[in-house]
Amino acid sequence: MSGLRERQKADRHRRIIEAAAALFREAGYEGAKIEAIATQAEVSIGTIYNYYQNKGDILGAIVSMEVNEVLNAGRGVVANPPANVGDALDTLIGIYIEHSLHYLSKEMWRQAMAISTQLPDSPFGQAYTALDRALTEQIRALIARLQEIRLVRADIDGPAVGELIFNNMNMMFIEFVKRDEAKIPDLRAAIRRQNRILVGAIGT
Amino acid sequence: MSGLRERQKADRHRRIIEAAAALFREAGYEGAKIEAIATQAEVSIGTIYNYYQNKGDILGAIVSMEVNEVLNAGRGVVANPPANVGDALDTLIGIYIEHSLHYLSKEMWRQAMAISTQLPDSPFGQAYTALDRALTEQIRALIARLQEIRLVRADIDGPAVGELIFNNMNMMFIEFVKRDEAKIPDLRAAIRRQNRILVGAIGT
DNA sequence: CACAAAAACAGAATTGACTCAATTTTAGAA
DNA sequence: TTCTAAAATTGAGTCAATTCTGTTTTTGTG
Repeated sequence: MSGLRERQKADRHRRIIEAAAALFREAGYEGAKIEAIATQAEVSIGTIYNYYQNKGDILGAIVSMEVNEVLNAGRGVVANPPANVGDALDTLIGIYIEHSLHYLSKEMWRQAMAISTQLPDSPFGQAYTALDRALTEQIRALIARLQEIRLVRADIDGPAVGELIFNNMNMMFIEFVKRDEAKIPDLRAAIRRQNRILVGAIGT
Repeated sequence: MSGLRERQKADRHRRIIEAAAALFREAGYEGAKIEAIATQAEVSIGTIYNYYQNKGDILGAIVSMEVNEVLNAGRGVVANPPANVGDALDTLIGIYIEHSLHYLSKEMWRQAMAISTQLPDSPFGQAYTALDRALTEQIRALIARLQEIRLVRADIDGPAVGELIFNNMNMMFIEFVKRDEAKIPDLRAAIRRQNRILVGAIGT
């Protein structure tokens, strides 16, 4: 399964992603022309379209890497959460937010979000929805964990709370990436303030 | 101030919007070519771009009308809310959701949302953000009203609750328009389930 | 009523994402 | 090794949004 063809394919995938990531950062998503990506990756335009259905899917591949890293980092918190509800939520959400601008600029996030709503059935659109769902599930898992250790009341509708927290955080994050001057600490503080209401409602 | 030029301008605006609205509905946003809109509105392509910066702004004008109607309808609920917190929220949110597909198809909503995150500084992007804020303020006004009539505890952080409710609703609405088969009653039920947690936390 | 400046219009030209038919490369059978 | 079919690559061509430049219309003034 590791013939010449397979290796070349993997190599081209990597070269395209690397070229695109560099150009997206330098010139922005719109500014990064497919022709430039092709030249830098040393493939032809047609080859890019053989690997990715459209320009958005290239960005999608980068977003997926970022979010998967975030999900991984979040596992630790779910397994071993801080000993009170507010801190547990803040820690998990903090990981999401602090990680978010590692590989992706705000402009790249804006484009990624836009494409995912514009073309929800494209490969990237579906992948993005799946990532959102995975993040929701992780927050739900945290709530469930907190219920196990009696920090959250057992009679609380955990899945609904988890979704509510994710939706609010996600919307706040969308507004955050829409304003270039918005700062991470302010975003976190605003979300904490909102979550405080829920923490009061669900905590033991 | 009402010379020939002014009248012609207003008339052309109207014709462009009407042509665009019809074509967006018939052919979808992507399917409605600028050339076709120009022909149907009996102006040239150049004139369209004299009136609107880009295709998205035309859609934006239509979205603005829709949301402004919704805001208007919401005022009645805020002035005279049902006598319990859950119903009050459900009624206001119900108005938003039930109205939402009057003039705009899901596909048009998807495009509008996408453009507003993609180009937050374009005329439409800014207008859309302002509309979101107006909706948030209306929900906050409802909470404030409910605090006045003692249905919501006075020590609750009203603005934070309002934003939390709006953000959650908006995110649910985004997911709703992303799936063509999603149904309004299911959307409303899901939001009610989420709000129930908050209602428990803030009600007297 | 003429006329000059300002505003608006028209549509051909440009630009860039994406397609597709022709060509090249690879895998694997004989 | 040689040959053939399948897979992959290529880049010129297509299509539609947007720009640009010359032309026309409107306005206000003498």
